[in-house]
Amino acid sequence: MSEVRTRFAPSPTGFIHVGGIRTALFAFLVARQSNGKFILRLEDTDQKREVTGADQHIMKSLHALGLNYDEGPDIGGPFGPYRQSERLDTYKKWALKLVEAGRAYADPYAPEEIQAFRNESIANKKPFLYRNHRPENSLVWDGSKPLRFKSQPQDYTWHDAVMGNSHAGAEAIDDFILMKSDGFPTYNFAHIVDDAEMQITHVIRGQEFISSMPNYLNLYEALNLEKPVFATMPHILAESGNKKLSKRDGAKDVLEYLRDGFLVEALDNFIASLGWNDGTEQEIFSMNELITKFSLERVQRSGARFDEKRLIWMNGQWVKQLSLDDLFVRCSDFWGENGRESGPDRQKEILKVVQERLKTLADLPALTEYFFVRPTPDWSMVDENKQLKKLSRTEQIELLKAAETAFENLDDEDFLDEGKTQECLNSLLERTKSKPPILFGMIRYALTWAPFSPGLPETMRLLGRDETLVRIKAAIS
RNA sequence: GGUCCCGUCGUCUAGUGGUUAGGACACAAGGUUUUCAUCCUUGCAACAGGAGUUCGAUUCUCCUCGGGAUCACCA
Repeated sequence: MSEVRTRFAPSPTGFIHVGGIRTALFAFLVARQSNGKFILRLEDTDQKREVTGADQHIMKSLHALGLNYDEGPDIGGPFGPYRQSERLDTYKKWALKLVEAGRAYADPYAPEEIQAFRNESIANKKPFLYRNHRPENSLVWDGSKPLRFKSQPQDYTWHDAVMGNSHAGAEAIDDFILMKSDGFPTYNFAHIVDDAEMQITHVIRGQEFISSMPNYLNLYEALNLEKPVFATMPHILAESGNKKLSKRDGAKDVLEYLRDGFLVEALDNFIASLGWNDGTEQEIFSMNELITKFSLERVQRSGARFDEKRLIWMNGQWVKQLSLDDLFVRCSDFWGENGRESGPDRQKEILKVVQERLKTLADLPALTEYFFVRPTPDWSMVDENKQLKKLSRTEQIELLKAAETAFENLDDEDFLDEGKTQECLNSLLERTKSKPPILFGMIRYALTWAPFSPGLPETMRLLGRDETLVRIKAAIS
């Protein structure tokens, strides 16, 4: 058995969204799990649609998600070049083979003429097939006209690693264009030639190509090429509606999720879980687990909806698993403007107490800025709290005054001892005859004015005696 | 319209010719952490519909319905 070789073959027409990344991820997993090779090939045969810089962006995205390829446009490899626009001679060579074998011919019609044929078919409610209009005497193909495949229509049954067995009738087969009049090949032709030349063993791609399979099979045979394993991925659906996820419908650049504070691990885990599971109840998979456990056969046949809430949950799971040092490194770009300035020791100290509360790294400023800068009181938070809203403002202030008195009896040293502050809070609870959610909730707001924060003793230790008292006083006045 | 694909809780999904149809997210209610978040427990909630095969269908077959993809000198 030869080495497994899979490829990801995007066209550089923009960024990659999660749908594209999932295809790449699965191809990557298939290669890695059998020590094979994962290849990046850029399908830039449509000059009109090409977007400058998109190739770099694609490569950056793959690396950012840990999907490092073994061969590609920037790193080369034994079967290069890996950019289709640089392989025109290859396509021409294969095209001429087909011409010589009588399996390709120049298309003599102008686009308008073909459109007229098509309109006629539509008017007669018949499917349009170019092959019904094959010219009788063929021109010599000089490259100025499109080159068409001379198909041999027949029924096909084929196996797809994900979809199982599929079947299509001869009417699905037509004389499609191999070479465009601009000298570039079409996707339909180029990908088959390249996959063969690059010795690709598994073609893993999106559902949009499935209806062309009969044509591809017909071409494989005309070219006398061995067929690879085919695997068709179902679509990922947008958050709302039933449309497939697309850039038009607001699909995000995958790099944007990284910028939004999602971890690579969580993103890969989540994307893999969209349409795949290992049959157990495991939800969290590391990349290594994905590599060993993934199988095309267990990929779902139906589309999966992108649910960001689930991604957020998964990210929180991953954040909690990180070591403090690792978390610290990953947070470097996410500190708020005051947190950024403080030193690594202080940052780590604070990270330690907020780690389990972080859902995404982007939550970091909201969760930590109050440690670095005095927050502005926002009484609406108190008024919206279901426990505290029952008290009058005067009663709320009374609680803070009691806390102020109690804290003043502690010294700087006591504040560093969470046991001491805890004790102080306990006796305060008795003295005020207040319930914990009320009293501690009130103090928490006065100290942080944040939606969530660590435990009071921890917060007070990090803030110190003076700052704690200043904030209580500020809330009272 | 032709061709092809798909159809289990709101969402991601497990599963089987006989199950109380399981898990996770979300949501709700309790509990722990004397607050919030985390965590734990519980609850809510699904086999698209109709025939057929069968002692028995969510599972197998057919039809219907629903959703999707594709019908380019785009990929």
